[in-house]
Amino acid sequence: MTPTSSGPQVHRATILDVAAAAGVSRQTVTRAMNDMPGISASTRERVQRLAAELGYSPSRFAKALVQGARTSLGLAIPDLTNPYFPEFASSVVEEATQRGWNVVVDDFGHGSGTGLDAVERLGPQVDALVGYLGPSSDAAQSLMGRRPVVVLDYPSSQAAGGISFDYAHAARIALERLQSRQRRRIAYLDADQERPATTRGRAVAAAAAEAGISLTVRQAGESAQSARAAVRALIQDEGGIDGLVAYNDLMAAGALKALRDAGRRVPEDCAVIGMDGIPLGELVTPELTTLSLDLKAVGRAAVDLVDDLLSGRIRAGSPDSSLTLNHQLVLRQSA
Amino acid sequence: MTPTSSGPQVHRATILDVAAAAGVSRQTVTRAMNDMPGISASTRERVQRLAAELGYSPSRFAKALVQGARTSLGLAIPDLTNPYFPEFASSVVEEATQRGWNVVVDDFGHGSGTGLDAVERLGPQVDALVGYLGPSSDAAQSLMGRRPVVVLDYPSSQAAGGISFDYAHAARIALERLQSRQRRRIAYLDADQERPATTRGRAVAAAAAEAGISLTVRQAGESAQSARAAVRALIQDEGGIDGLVAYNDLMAAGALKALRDAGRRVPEDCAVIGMDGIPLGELVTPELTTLSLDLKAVGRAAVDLVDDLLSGRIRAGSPDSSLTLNHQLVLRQSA
DNA sequence: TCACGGCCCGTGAACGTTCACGCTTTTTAG
DNA sequence: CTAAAAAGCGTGAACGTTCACGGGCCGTGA
Repeated sequence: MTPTSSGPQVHRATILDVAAAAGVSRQTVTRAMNDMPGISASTRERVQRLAAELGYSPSRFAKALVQGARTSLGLAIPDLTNPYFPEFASSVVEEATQRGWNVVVDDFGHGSGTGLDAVERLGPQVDALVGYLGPSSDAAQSLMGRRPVVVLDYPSSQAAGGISFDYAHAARIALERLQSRQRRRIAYLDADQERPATTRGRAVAAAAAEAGISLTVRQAGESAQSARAAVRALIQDEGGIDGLVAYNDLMAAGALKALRDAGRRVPEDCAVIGMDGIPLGELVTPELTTLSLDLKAVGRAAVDLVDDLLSGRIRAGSPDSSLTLNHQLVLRQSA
Repeated sequence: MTPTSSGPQVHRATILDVAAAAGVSRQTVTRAMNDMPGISASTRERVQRLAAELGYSPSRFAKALVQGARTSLGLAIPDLTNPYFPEFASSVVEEATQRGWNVVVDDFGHGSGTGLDAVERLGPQVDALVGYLGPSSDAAQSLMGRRPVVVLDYPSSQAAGGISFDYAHAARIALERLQSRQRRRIAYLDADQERPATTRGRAVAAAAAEAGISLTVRQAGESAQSARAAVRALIQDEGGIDGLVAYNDLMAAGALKALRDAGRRVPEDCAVIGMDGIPLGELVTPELTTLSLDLKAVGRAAVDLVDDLLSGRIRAGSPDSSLTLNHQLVLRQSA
C-alpha cells in the first residue's frame, strides 16, 4: 500500500518560482497559463516560455481545491482479462469522457484482492463508483459514504444504485430455443465463483423446472480453459447431452472446443448457447448463438445513473436508483 | 469538455462541520478519521459516528496538497475493444496497483478523438503517462512537460521513454516458419491506420526481400470484420496464396474466417500466422500460430520505466529510457 | 510538596492555486 | 484638454487538510 518509489520528484517548480523568474505576480502567471484575458501578449508568451523551461506544471490538487473538482469516477473490474469487462469498461469510459469526467480503473483480479480492496483503493480518489462488486456492494456503499455507488449484476444491494439483468427472461428464451430444436438432454455450465449457485444458475434452473426440463448442471471456473475441462468431463459422464447453455460466451467458447475434441458436431450433436454477446462469439467456429447484452447500453445506463445520483435528480435507495436490462437472443450457428 | 451535470453536490460537509458537531477541533477529527494516536477511544468513536451522519468524506485535494500526492498514472489506449489492449492495460493496472499508484484510463477510440486529445484530457490529472500514442508521442511529451511519458511501439520518439518491439526479428522467424512449410506465395495483411505502411509492415517487407520472397501486401482496418473482407478480396484476386502473416491476432482470426468461407483449409491450403499472442488465438479454429508477446512483461516494463523516470534513476532521453522486447513464435495449428 | 511524564486535545502555519478586488498607467472620447 | 474607460498587473483571502508545536490535566514517584 505504501509507494515503493520515493514519491514523485515532479512539481518542484511552483507558480511562485515562475512568477519570480518572470518578474511578475502569481496572478499574471495564472492568467498566462490558463489563457485568460488581462495581460499583454508578450508577457503571456514570456511567462509560458519560462514555465516550460522551469518544468512547471500547475498542481492539480491546489487547482481542484479552489475551483471545486471535476468529477472522477472509479471503476472496479473483477478481471480485465475476461473479454466481457473491457467491453463494458470501454463504454463507461466513453460515456464518462463525454461528460468531462475521468475514470480511475481498478482491476481486482489476479493478486489484487477482492472487490472491497478495490473500493478501499479507489474510495479516497473518486467522487463516485461503478463496479461489479458482487456481494460486497453494501460494504462498498458504506465505505463510500454519501457518494454514489452503482453496482452491476447484484440486485440484492440495498443502499447502492444497481443495474441488474432479467435472467429469468434470458433463461426462458434460451431454453425455448433449445426445445424448438428438439433438444431434450440439456446441461447448464455455471461459473463456480459465487456459492452455491450464481444468480444466472438459479434462473436457468427455475426456467428448466418450469418447462419440465431436467437439467444437468456443471460448475467451472470463469475461463475458457476451465470450461473446456469441465465439458470434457461432462461428456464423459453423461454422453448424450444435446444442448448446452453456458454462463457466458467465454465459457461457451471453451465448451465448443471440448465438444470438437470429443468429435461432437455443433449444433447437430449438441447445440450451444452462450451469454453476454461479446464479439468473440463471432470469431469462434461455429459462430456462437448467444443471449446478447447491449454492453454499450449497460455502460451508458451505469454512467447515467451515477450522473443522476450525483446531481440529486435521483435519491440513492429510491426505486429509480435501480433498473433491469434484458438479454436478447442472437441466432448464429451454434444453436 | 464542460461537465453536463451541475458539479458534484458531494463534499458538502467539511472537517470543520464535523469538528463543530462533535465539539472538538479540526485536529481531533483528523486523528479520529485517520486512526492516529492521541485521542481517547470514546472521542474517536463519537467523531467517526458524527462524520458518517454528516456524510463527511475528507477532500482528497486538500489532503494531497499538504501531504504530497500519491502517484497517479495516465493510461492512453487507442481502443479497449481490441482485445490486445485490455490485456496490456490489465498488466499496467496490476503493476501500478502494486506500487500504490492509481491508474486513470482514457480510451481514445470511437468518437473520443486522437491520442493527443487523450493526453490533453489526462495531462492535468496525472503525474506520468503511458500509452500507445503513435506519431503524436513528441507532442504528448511536450504537453506533459517534465513529467514522465512512456510510449509504446513507436521507436522514433525522442524525448519520451519508449518500449518498442523487434519487428525485424519477428518478421524473420515468421517467414522462416512459412518457408519451412514449403510456402511460396505469401501475403501480409497489414493495418492501414498509419500511412503509408506500419512499422510492422516495413519489417515484414524487408524480411521478405532479404529472404527472396515476393510478398503480396493488403491493407485493412484493425478489426476482424475488416480483415475478413480484405482476405476475401485477396483470395479472389490472387487465388494461390498459401501463406499469410497478419498484423495482429484479431485480424488473423478474421482471415481464418475468410479462408473457411472460401473453402480453403488451414493450414493445408493456406498457413496463417498472427501477431501478439492474445488468448483469443487459442479459441479460434484452427488455433492460431502466432508471434507472441508476453503482455505481462510489456506492462511491467512500462511501469518500471515510469518508476525509474519518476524517481530520477533514469533520465528521459537517455539510452536506458528505451528498450526493445522480442516476439516469440508460438506454434499451434494454423501454421 | 514538587517535579515530571503521559495522555488528550487545540492553534498557527503551510500546501499551491484561483477569485474578487484594487491600483496604476495608458488610451480613447467628447 | 479633461474625464472616462480600458488595459495591464498586483494583493489579500479562501479552498480543506495535515504538520509541528504547545498547553492543560491527571497520576506517580521521591
